[in-house]
Amino acid sequence: MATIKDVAKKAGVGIATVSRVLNNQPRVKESTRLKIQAVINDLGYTPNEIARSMTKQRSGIIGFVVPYSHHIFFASLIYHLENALSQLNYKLMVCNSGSDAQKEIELIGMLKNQRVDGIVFLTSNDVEKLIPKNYPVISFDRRFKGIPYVTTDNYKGGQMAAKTLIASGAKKLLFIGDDAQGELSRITTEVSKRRLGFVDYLDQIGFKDYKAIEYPQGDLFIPKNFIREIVYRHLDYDGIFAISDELGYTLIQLYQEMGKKIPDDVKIISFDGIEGPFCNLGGLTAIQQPIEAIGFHIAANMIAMIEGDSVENIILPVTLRKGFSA
Amino acid sequence: MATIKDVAKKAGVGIATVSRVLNNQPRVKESTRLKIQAVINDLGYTPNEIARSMTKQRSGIIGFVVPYSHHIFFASLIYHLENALSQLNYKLMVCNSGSDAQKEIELIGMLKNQRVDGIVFLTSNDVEKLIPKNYPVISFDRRFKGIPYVTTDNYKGGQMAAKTLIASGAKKLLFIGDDAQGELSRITTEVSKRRLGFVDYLDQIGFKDYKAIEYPQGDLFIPKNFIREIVYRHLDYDGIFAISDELGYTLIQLYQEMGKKIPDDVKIISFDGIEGPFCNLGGLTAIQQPIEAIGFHIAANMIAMIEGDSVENIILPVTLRKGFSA
DNA sequence: TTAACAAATGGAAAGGTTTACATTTTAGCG
DNA sequence: CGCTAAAATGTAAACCTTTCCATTTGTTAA
Repeated sequence: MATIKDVAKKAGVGIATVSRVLNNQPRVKESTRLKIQAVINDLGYTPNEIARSMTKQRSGIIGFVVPYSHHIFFASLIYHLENALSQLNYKLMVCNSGSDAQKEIELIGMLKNQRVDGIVFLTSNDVEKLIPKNYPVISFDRRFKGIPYVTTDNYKGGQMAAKTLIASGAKKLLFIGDDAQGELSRITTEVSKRRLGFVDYLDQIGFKDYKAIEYPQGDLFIPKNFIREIVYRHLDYDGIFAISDELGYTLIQLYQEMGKKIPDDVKIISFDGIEGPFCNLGGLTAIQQPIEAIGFHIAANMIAMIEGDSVENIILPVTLRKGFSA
Repeated sequence: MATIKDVAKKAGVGIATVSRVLNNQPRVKESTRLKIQAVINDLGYTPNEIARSMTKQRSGIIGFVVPYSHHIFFASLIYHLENALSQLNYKLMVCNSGSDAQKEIELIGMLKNQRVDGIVFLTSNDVEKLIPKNYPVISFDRRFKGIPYVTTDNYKGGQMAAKTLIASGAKKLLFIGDDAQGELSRITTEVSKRRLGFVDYLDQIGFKDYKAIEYPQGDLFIPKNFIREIVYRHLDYDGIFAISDELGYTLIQLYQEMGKKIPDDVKIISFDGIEGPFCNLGGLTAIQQPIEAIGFHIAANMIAMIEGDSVENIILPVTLRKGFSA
């Protein structure tokens, strides 16, 4: 491929002048500019971004470590993050950790070697030790000390879920969520606040007849038989708060299999409220996370950090998406 | 950050020797190796992949241009592709085109500038002109002249769909798919072969009572009102072949709203058969694409091309996933 | 002991940019 | 017309590796 040297030689100018033209800098005579541009077109020259990264000490790439990129929530987040970054001329490198601690560590190392300008992560490990001081990093869904985060108001969402179920007439409430394991169990994750908000709200208003149960979380996928078991054991409950859309849809299916009518017999509300191709098919009632906004704010804060600005943590509001199920 | 020079200086050796240690090359005395490794740990040195890319003329990155990365099929494909690439020490850069012709062109240009080692695309434009000769490129779901592709046997899938609906007792068959527009309408895309296979099979066996209709395809999302309209106009049809899982689920929902029983009143079969968190909730009967294998073969062929080997086009088999709906 | 050869190591160029600084050209003005 | 300042342009270093080639060190056998 043609290099800037080839262009300079063919145009009969120095490489600095070509560089100025490429970067739209002033201090180039109009006639020279035109001549150089002509040669550029002629040669089909395009600048080598790797060499640019080399001198600029910037790659223009943001790394994103995620457990499973095809999990519908993450897929949606990745899409919106990529869109937001793309508009700011940044690129996204997506990495799947499979929730594997070792892989997470390797990925962070790989991204550092790759000299990505920043890393967004969503990890089950304490990765903060791996991050050099002052490296632009944003955490989502979990708060590390000293690392800026962007998240949603999971606690408030839990409260809203309780309120909504009661308003729609449920008398006996059940929270079903996944159980944090391993290192995660030591700390309060954002996701676990969904349960806290739910429970706290009910306690506050003196609502006694509720229960919160958790199923073992291996990966992000729903262990359907486990859920079925839970459902059968709680047939008298008529208001269910599912920790995610996936679980919500699974529940709907299970209850329908049993001939229960939703929302007449059982009211169901879930968390995430993802829109898009698949996910609003059932029109589930849900506490909705503003995914597009999350992506936007992660991108904006990340760029700000790269530019050396200090950033605030962001907690985005959730909203109630009214569907048929509660 | 520390550089190889810092390591060399501190270890009292030349940079070439450090480089040999880094790359596990022979010709280094064991004692020197140990000394250098100690300094590397000491300094927390990690090699700069950008500089490596510079000399190696290889970035180790594969670009993937996709219409919408959160479309469930693509999300799944991205996941498996990333996994496959990751095992081969390659990284993935995902780019959304939003099916926008202009954006597609820009993205291909961007990826070329980024000097990605190869590009996978799934585009609605004739992008082959943009690709330099001998640039490693793989097309998915569409066959360009001179560009290797990896795809599934959509035609066969269409035939299987017809066969399956008939076997399950349907008497009046309907294909519903999206209508290729713009540049795409000129050519035969892989997806459009689903209809061809369906229709050809029915013609071959002399089955007369069928119809194939298409709805306008703006983006990848389902225009639900349009589909509802179609359903109301074809209430006498009892066997539906939906071009995608999304459409399949939408149909199930619409029929259920109308009180029709599936599969007693209407049999439905869809294409894709995606597994995972969301997508097998309904247990839809579907012609299933082997997404993991697709990801694997794209990765394998891509690497082969990068290494200079010639590759064969690949058409992967589809299978019938038996669900409740047909 | 030393020649001959193998092993270990270092120096320097190359990869393609950007940019600080130096130099040349141009323009304006007396 | 010549001087000065401004504009335009060019040179070379720097970014961090890898790798070719040259050099040094070590080993073995005569």
